[in-house]
Amino acid sequence: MTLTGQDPALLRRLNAAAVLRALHGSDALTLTQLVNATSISRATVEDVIAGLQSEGHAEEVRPRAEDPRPVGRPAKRYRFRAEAGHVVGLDIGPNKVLALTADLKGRIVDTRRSAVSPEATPDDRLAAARAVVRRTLRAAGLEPADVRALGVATTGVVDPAAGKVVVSDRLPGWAGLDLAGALGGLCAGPVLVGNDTNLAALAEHWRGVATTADDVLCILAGRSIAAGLLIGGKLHLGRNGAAGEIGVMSAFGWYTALDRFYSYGADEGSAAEAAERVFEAVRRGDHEASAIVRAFVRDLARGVGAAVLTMDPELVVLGGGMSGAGDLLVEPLREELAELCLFPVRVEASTLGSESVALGAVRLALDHVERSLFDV
Amino acid sequence: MTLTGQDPALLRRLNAAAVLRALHGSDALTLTQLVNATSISRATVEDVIAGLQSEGHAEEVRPRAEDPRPVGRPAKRYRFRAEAGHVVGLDIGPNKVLALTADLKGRIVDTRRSAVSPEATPDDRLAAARAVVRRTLRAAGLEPADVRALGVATTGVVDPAAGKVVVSDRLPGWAGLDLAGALGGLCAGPVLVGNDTNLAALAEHWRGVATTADDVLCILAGRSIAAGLLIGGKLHLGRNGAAGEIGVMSAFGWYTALDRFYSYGADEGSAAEAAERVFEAVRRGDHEASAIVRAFVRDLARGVGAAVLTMDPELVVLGGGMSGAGDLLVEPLREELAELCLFPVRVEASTLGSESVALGAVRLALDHVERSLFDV
DNA sequence: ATATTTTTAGTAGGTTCTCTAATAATTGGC
DNA sequence: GCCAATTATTAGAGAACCTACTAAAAATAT
Repeated sequence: MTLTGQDPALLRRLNAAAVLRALHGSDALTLTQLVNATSISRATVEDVIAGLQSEGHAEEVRPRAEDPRPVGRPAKRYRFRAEAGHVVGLDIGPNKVLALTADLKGRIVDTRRSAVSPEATPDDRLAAARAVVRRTLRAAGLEPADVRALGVATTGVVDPAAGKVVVSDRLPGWAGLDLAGALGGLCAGPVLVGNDTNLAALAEHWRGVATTADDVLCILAGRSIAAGLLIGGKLHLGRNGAAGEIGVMSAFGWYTALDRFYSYGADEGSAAEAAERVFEAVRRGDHEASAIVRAFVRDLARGVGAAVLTMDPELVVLGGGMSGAGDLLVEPLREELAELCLFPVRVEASTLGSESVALGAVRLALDHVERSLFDV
Repeated sequence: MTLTGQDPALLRRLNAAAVLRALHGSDALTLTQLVNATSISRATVEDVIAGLQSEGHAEEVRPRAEDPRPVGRPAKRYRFRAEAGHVVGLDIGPNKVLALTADLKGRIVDTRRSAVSPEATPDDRLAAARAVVRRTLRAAGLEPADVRALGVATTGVVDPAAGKVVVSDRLPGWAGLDLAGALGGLCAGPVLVGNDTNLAALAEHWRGVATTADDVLCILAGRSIAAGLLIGGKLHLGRNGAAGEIGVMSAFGWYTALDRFYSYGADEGSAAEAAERVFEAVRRGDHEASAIVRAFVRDLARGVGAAVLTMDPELVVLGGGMSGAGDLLVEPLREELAELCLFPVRVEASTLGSESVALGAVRLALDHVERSLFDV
């Protein structure tokens, strides 16, 4: 029944959450600043703060001597104790395993990376993942008990409720894997599993180019092409967790779109490498390379256009291996989409780089922790 | 700052809303039933009910003599006063104007319809709309002041915040029209404008085949083809209010897909009529007609498939003029989609008929009213 | 050095709302 | 006519909020 005020203590929980949110959103605040920010009375804020202090969520900070002191009795200042807990974001990719440790304010305190062969067995890959998590905790000086949640990103379709991989065509033997179970003992908090494309979208909304947009289509173009959807600022997963898997649609020929890049120069290396060779050539003014890019963008736009028409997003973010090309892809894509759709749509290239997926995993973990801190 | 309990009275508002919700969701409830439903203490529920009664939102009902009486002191029964307010849902279509009047429980108390020529000027169409609203109010015995909100559905892209029509290729001179302004004086409450396809989706979720699903793609196939999206049970409009306008994509050839029906028999009448002739023939076992339907469904599935891959809905509802065909379209569409997409998706034909859009407009109006009744 | 001004800290009192617990009322069945 | 069951009604205690007041601490003016 949604929310029923059965208990006057509900007010206190509500107010404590509001005060904590205000503290969380800022560096350090005086009591009067908190009163203004929350529009709760001073007496109550005072009381709430005392409770938050004893719980370890807030802390009084002494004003530094170098700060300019205003007239009047000096105000006590309080800050959110971001070090009261940590989260780990883990990206299990085909070629690497990457773990980020962050405090409750989302500050990344450690980054660990470890190379994995694309042909590695699930057991080997999981072992590498576990090792990199243990190493980042050690480096950050943390115990497993300090970690409130572990966010995990992986390719393929996942079931977040079960913490399992449902479909995976990239990693051998990965489908059906119980990721949450396999990584369960590493940290005290729950293991939250997400799809890499979706989590990249989350990262873009958090610290990428999509901070101001709430309806975002986030394309991850690499070897395969998929999209993560943010609707109302929140991830939209879909019935099967397969929302945004537009690359599947053979009618668009996306699977072959990338092959165009191989037609330029040497037919070797990863798709990203082949693509980078072509972009390099375009920057040199090579006409053949330009034609290849144009043709690729036209293919891309047909699929992205269908998704754009479906959800009419505020912003399309181009991420993954292709995002390095920047305006070389963004500009023509924007034009093609304007042709296909009713309204022009903003298109931007991601600037987060190779850590975007792991960053999204951190955000996933933080979302969980913040819900418990700030809700009800 | 979301919700801060600045005042013990917040609890009362919260509890009053919870009690009213419980009352709204049922026919009549005793105090003890309310206590169980809301898990609020009896003393409080009693107090809350007294308040609701004096506001006119709740009413005590005497138990009817024919009801079997249990042992013990007879319980007082209360009910939601649905007649405390009404809403009107208005569908302004190319050929007709349809108005439904409903009470606060969504019970339709009157239906008025009026034919309009597809070539009518905006002024004529608006005059017909106003007339039909006035007539339904008179028939329901209501004053404009009794109407808490007026929901309006129309073709084309609309801006709900401004209450204006942005794009309309069906109704001459309709684009740019300030609908909310033009219909402002008719009722006391606000005028809420929505796209017909979207509102049909809302209706399906309310009283159609989509009551159990929260992520729904609702196709409205008539002369043009568009879809309404429900995400998390709520309408997704998109940045420009154009979400679901997949019919625009010329690559799919949807604009011509309907022409197939004209190729069978006489080349006359509306698309819906031509289609009905073909379906009739299919039911008689005509092979040529079956082939036409199959080809049509294949075109349809390409476009719907793109939308399904994008949002991965729980259910696809086939509505509009084509929904009468029922399984003749649904069954093959389901099969085609299963081929194109990663996961099979539920497909159902709408059963709401020609009033679905107006019903959605009622729902839009009720959503507004219920927010004010049940929230905070 | 002292008084003034400014700003914040801390305290007290009253109100609202909640819950629990005990008592009173009303009905059907024996 | 009494008993059991169920609900209505009343009373009292606790938690949390707000406003208003007094006390304290620092910078600044005299």
